[in-house]
Amino acid sequence: MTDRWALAPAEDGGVEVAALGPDGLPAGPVRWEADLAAAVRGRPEVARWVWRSTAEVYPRLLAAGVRVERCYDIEDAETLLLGHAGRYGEPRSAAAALARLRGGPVPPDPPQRAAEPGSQSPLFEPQSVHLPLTDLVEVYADQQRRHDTTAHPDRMRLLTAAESAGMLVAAEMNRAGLPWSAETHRRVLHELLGERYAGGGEPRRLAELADQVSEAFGRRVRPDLPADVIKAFAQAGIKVKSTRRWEIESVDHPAVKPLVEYKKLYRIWVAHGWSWLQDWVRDGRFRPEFLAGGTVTGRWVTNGGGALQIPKVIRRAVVADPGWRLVVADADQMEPRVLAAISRDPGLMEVAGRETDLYQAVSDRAFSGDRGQAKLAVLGAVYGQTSGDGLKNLAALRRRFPKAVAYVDDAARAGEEGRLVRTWLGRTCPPAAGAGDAEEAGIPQDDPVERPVEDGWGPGYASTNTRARGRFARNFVVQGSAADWTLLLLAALRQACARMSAELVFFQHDEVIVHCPEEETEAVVAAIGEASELAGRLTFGETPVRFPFTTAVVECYADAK
DNA sequence: AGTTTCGGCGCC
DNA sequence: AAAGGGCGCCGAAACT
Repeated sequence: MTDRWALAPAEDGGVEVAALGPDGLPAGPVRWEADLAAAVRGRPEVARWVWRSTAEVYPRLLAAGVRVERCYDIEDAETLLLGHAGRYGEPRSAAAALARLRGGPVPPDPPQRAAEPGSQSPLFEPQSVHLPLTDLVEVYADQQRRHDTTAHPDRMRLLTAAESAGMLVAAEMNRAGLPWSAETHRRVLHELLGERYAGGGEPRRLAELADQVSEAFGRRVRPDLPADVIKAFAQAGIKVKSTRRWEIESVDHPAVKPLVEYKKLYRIWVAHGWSWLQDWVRDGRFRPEFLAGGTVTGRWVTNGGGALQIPKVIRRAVVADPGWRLVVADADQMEPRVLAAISRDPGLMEVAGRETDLYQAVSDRAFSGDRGQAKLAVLGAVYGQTSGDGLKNLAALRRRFPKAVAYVDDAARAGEEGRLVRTWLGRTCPPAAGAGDAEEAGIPQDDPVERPVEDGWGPGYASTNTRARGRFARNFVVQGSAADWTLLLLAALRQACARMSAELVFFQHDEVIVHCPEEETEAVVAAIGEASELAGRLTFGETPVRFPFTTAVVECYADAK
């Protein structure tokens, strides 16, 4: 057996490697070699590298020009397996897993570092959690057995493999960076904000708008200070609770227009302005750090530069290299299609089995052709909307697609009752009570005192936070299963790109960008379709549900929509 | 002075 | 009466 090998960087700068047998333990001697990259490059026959942490190892390999086909990230798998067992808050390092296995004291996880501009930070400090290879594979072999004890072992194995693949994608995207024209960015900033003044103060346009706000109030008001703005409105006889745009816009006062404009531009200035450009763009690329599986739902996060929140106007600066193109691919109505696949609702599967607009088809069946109402209803069901037209629309949706609505209702009830909720592949939502990580991860906790409530769901005893947990769980099964599917999609697309010059440069929940030579765009578009088909089949098994993409071949990201 | 939380808003 | 999920980022405010 030479298909699986384990690898462990040694403290002396070398690396330990060993072929693994069927039981996950070394099938032969553990060898020490001086050069990590050479050890991997010299073994092209290895189908999967087993290592502690992709973030520790793979950037070093990529820096040496070495790519791997597949890997297995032990600490990521530990996180998923602990979660599946309902032990969400326990330390997830390989050292902790080994200690649990051997019954020793379990070390806490090392703290994570915040991202700094221009530097890439591994998830764990590598040196503080080093394990020799023989210890590491002991954890690995145990994890293989633990997969078998899960509700769906095949799915769980697919999940850990898929997320490891996601980590390879993330590391490669971090290395590639997103093509970025600093010159275009500066031009956009100048058009929106006007000239910069010496000393780093507000640019001209913001200063003008601040003056207009002050003039409207009849005194000096700083529009970037909510407390100041609220006070100024109060003095004008208008009570506002906050300075949120939707609240301010309902007020009739001459300060509103310049204030709203100020806030919009201020946001661009502080979050994506000249200092952002200075911090995050080097050599024509924006280099955030993508982190696969950074959230409990499995969605990715980024560290640095707000890469998942690039404002539409700033996307003008994302420009392909000369002779190259951006293939921008957006999954159409991903969440309702995923709901169809996981709930097996016959009506919704039928609708999601076509590649045409899903919301239109839903509205034809349940909302007399009103697409907007249909979309609100579907999203309301997924997000747990409880007010306004949501309840009325939800009733119509429930009549026509009962299994789909029941699926998210069941998840919500499980969440409220503190039971575990899982995605299709087995990623598990932290329970509300007892898990130290749950609160830290943003899961609403129990209120000290539960109080009775009456609402559209009938009378009952449920705290605000209990309800919030229900909504969280409701959304979790859909958003998380969608994340399961996108991992398989990315893995397939990555392999296709590797057969060309194409590079994956951006991923945002349901949207990918591939940067490739002009002559490869057709092949990339085809590869996206094939990857989607494969991901759907691998993730959900035999299902009529289709996952179509809208693709655009452009030189500039802003032209994609 | 340094660190954490808040308010607001960007994206999906 | 209010009642939508997930994130990151910034400066200011609030804390130690």
